[in-house]
Amino acid sequence: MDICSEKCINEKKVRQTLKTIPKGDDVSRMADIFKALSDPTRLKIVLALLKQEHCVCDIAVICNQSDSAISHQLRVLRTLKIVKNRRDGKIMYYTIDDDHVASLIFMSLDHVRH
Amino acid sequence: MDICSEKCINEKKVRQTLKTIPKGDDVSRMADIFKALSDPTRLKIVLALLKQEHCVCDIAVICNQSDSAISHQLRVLRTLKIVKNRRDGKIMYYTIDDDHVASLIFMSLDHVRH
DNA sequence: TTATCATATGAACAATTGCTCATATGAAGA
DNA sequence: TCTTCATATGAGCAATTGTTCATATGATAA
Repeated sequence: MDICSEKCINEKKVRQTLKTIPKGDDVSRMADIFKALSDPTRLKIVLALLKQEHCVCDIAVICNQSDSAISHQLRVLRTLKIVKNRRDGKIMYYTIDDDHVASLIFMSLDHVRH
Repeated sequence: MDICSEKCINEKKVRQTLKTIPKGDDVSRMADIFKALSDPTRLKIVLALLKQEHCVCDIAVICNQSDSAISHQLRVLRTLKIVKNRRDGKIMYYTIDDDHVASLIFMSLDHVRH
């Protein structure tokens, strides 16, 4: 952790702070969850599934998007283990698969509403 | 709320869920906070400032990025009122300006660590 | 089997993003 | 004043993103 001190840098504070920051791998996984919720369509999908289970075409109506667009986004959320699915004949039902997501969403709602 | 029922759509469930989803404006502002934290560099900046106040070039060292890159990202965070700054001579000190951000971050850390 | 329906997937594309580089600004010191 | 330093900003760009469209898959029914 070799810090050049020819510049204006406060070495001590930098070192203190570096000690408290999670490892790069953790940081990027934290960023991934936030990224999952950073798109309005994906956020709406998660908001809908927090209410109840839905099939792909219901979600498409709720989000006012094509079935294909929703299917692509559901794959993103599935990969991140934020949602899971079960098949019932031709229909795929999706539900939330992550307990922390609800807390994140309620907190951000709180933020938006001051 | 005119829902076409020629398709496989479960109208009742769709209507129920639509009632619970925040208005479009709120959804997009929620998405904006998540987007702010969805980039590893910005997330590291916020993590650093949660520990203590820092100047731009200290943050650059902490994030292992150029001063310019950090300055650009700080502007994004400033615009979203996530951070604020104070000038001390030539040096700009940045701090967190949003109480909810800490909760969001701790929750996502919790998520990452199961 | 064949047809149809619900969903998934790949290619293509425009739009957005995060960085670099060059330059501008604003403060302190000579 | 002029120079230097810390930061800010605009242009340019490669990389990424979210969608559409066409096609594939997998299940049901005829």
